[in-house]
Amino acid sequence: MATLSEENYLKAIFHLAADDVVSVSTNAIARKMDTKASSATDMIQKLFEKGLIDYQKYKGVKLTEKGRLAAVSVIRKHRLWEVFLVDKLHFSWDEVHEVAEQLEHIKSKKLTAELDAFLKFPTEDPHGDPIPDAMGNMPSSQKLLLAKVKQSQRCICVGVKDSTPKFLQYLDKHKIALGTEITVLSRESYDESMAVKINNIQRSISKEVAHNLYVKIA
Amino acid sequence: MATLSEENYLKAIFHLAADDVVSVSTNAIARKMDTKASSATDMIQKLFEKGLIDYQKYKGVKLTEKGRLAAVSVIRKHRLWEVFLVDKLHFSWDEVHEVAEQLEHIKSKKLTAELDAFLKFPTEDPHGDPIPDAMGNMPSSQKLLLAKVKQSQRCICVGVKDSTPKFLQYLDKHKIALGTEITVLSRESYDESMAVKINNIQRSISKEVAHNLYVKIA
DNA sequence: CAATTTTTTTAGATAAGACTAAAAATTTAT
DNA sequence: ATAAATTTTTAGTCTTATCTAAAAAAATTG
Repeated sequence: MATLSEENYLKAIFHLAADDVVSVSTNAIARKMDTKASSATDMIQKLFEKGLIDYQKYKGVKLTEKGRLAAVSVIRKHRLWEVFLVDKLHFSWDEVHEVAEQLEHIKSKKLTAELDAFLKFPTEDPHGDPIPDAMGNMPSSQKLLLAKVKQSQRCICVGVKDSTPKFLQYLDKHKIALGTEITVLSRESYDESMAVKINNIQRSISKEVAHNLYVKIA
Repeated sequence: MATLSEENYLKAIFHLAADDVVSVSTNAIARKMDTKASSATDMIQKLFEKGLIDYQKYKGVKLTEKGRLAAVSVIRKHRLWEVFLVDKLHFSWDEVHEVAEQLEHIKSKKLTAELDAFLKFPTEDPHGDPIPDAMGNMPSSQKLLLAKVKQSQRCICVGVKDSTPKFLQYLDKHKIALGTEITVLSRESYDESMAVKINNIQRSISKEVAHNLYVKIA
């Protein structure tokens, strides 16, 4: 159905539209795909002709239902493979992305379904992101950024916004993993840092970190 | 390093050269790749420029050591994934090929190594073909075609030459699997069929089947 | 061994996906 | 509200891998 390149564009549009609710600009797509605006326009026209996006010149882009299903299918495979790599093949959570980027394009309904079963139907990937089901339904999580947590609340680390190796390695180094309990002791309005208790040790968390760590209230 | 298309050509050349010992013709490559001779010539020139094959106009093609390693690496991945699909994901041996054709191109040293370990370092794929090691060494098997087995010899089914779904399903239907013991009772020179005993039942095996089934002498 | 057939290569074209440069539309700012 | 800046699109080119048609080399055959 969709080529490798088309699948990557659809995924990019889906992720961009998840933050905004509205339509996605050509420049935003080009930035995300690390390519030129003219190349993005080319692909946009192709996706439009295939009925995968709604598009009007100069007005940006939205996924059609068909396009959304295609994007979510790729995301489902990506996240299932990440679980496989971490749970079965000893990958750490900062190593999985690059390989999952390749594996997500393998086309086989049976493979995806059997992998899902083999992994015992996981609902989240190693970064805490929800895994869409076979029908394309994405479980919504009630996660929020650590930066939004009020003083003296206890919460559990459930995911990351920034999943670059650098940030994931920072978390590993400071013994912050999925499931780690964090208690917010106080918030510093000057630099937006926060004092927290992690593993019974008191530490300070910078604005940058607090804005890239998802938690749920305990 | 090599593109997807280049990898497929290298694999084709490797398999063609395994039957012959000598150089592989342009037409043979084109036939195997289901493409035109002119396309094969184009790719041959590209592979030659990359140092993956030896080539002289009109004289056919041979893999260089570099090319052989690239081909064997793809074959190693293909066969490891086949083991994974059959052993872990409930695929039958006639379903694995198409998916393995995609998985074999995933590029990650760590993935291949960890998959190998996860599968407990298998030495054969589900069709009885040997799995090359990480150094590119292909274990040689002492298998031979059932058609070559002498009267009254006992042998064990260890692989297939034709691994199309049609043939594999034929074998399943007649309860012939890897490990099945076959005793050759007599050979019919008229149509080259043979009378055999399988699972204690006497049957007749056609020339076509006997030429596509590998066994080792018990 | 010369003629015919087959194989292989060359030449030129096409489609996908990307690029640069420039034009057109939109948005921002004065 | 007009000028300037930004965004988006168009036009034309490039690369990879393919194709058809035709030319060239090699192999086969009478």
